[in-house]
Amino acid sequence: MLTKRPRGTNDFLPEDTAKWQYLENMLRGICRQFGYAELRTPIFEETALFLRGVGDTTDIVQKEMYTFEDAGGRSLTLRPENTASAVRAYVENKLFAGQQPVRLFYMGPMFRYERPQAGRFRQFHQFGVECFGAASPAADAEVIALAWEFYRRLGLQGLEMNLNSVGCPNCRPAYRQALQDFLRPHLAELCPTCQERFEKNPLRILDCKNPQCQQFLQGAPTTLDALCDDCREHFAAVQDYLQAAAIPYRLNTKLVRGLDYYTNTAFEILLSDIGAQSAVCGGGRYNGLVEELGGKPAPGVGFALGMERVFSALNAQEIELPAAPGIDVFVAVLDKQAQTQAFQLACELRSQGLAVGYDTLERSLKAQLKYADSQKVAYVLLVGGDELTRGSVALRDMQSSEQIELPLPEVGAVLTARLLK
RNA sequence: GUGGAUAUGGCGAAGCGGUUAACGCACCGGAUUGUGGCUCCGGCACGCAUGGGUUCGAUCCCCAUUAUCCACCCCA
Repeated sequence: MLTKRPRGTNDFLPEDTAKWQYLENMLRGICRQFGYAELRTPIFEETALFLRGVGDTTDIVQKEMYTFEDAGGRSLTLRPENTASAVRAYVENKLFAGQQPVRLFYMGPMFRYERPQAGRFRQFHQFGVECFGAASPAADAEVIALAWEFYRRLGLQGLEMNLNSVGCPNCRPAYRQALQDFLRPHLAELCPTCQERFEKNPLRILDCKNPQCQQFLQGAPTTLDALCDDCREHFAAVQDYLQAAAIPYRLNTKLVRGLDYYTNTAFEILLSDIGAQSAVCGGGRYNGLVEELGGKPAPGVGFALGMERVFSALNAQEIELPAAPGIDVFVAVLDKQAQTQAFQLACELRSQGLAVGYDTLERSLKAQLKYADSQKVAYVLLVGGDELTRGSVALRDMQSSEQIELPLPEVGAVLTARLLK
């Protein structure tokens, strides 16, 4: 069907885009305050980047990627997330050679082939930040604080910050072993996916939703129990920072980012009232990722949040965003002979900085005024008739219905002065 | 990939196996040939997602397809 958009995609119409721009501007402002600058990467990348950067055991790679071959025979993939691209850009553009840390943010469309439902689309939009080159817990706290500040400004209620630490290559092997040992007696009783995870990625079993699996996890060792001294210290410091910033959180030992290059801090912000897809933000530290993607080892930490889910949340909590400003003045044409001069006046006023409406349908004066009224315009200029032969136009105040005659050369100045009030 | 629900004009929403498919909103035009918001009048469905079938006859019954919504999986 030619008039049907692809499944799982959305058209954002003017009334929507006004709200998007408002949020985007808010995010840009926060980023500026935190010292984060925008990074723009391609919408598609070499498929191999995501295989490595996202991880080939993830659902994203296994079943959700939009992969295609271009005319040159390259395998490309529409980005399912932006962290891998950011790391690639950091390495490729040698940002590691400059001043560290490198603080970046991005926003834009991501693509995942999934069945759409509330809060989930095939093309969706993420805002995210990545901080490269800083291993300190202050960097973890900084990105978390940035995300939190956004939700705070929006006035959203009931957000739940979940926090965990998944350790590092020093302490994780022992934990992994301990978890496997703990679960091994029940291996046959775990759900099929968890049985697969058992060898490849046992940490992922922790956040399995299957009640059966959860039952066998009762009393299982946690990553927090197994942290090495460095990781323990790091995690304690992150929490100190969060407390200092008055950011509430709860420890969730089941929260994992299952891949090897994720280290230390993992966090997720949940909101229950936006449907089953309740995660509005997720992130963490990935000290192994830069190296995994072929760069010199460098620490990194970041998060991504889903814009559509933010809108769902605003909607659920009936939080209204300010409407986009309309036009300042509407230029109405009284008679055909005045059309050209009216058009000229509209253009002149625009060049003076005013937002000017003008009828391009050659409708009756009545219809023009009706339209101006529907647009909630404060002033209408009536061009034509006797006034125009005298070199002036009528300025109508739509609120009070008062009308005055103004010489053409004075129109801009008078309007500007009135609109400033 | 699996399951459930739904599918009538721009939007919301009635409707019945059988003459012209309610109504509301929006939109367009008009109501002393230069003026809006209220009121009044008028206009506005290639015909009820698409394709089959049942029937003398279907928008209303059946099947398939597609789409949308929701849920599972998973994630933003």
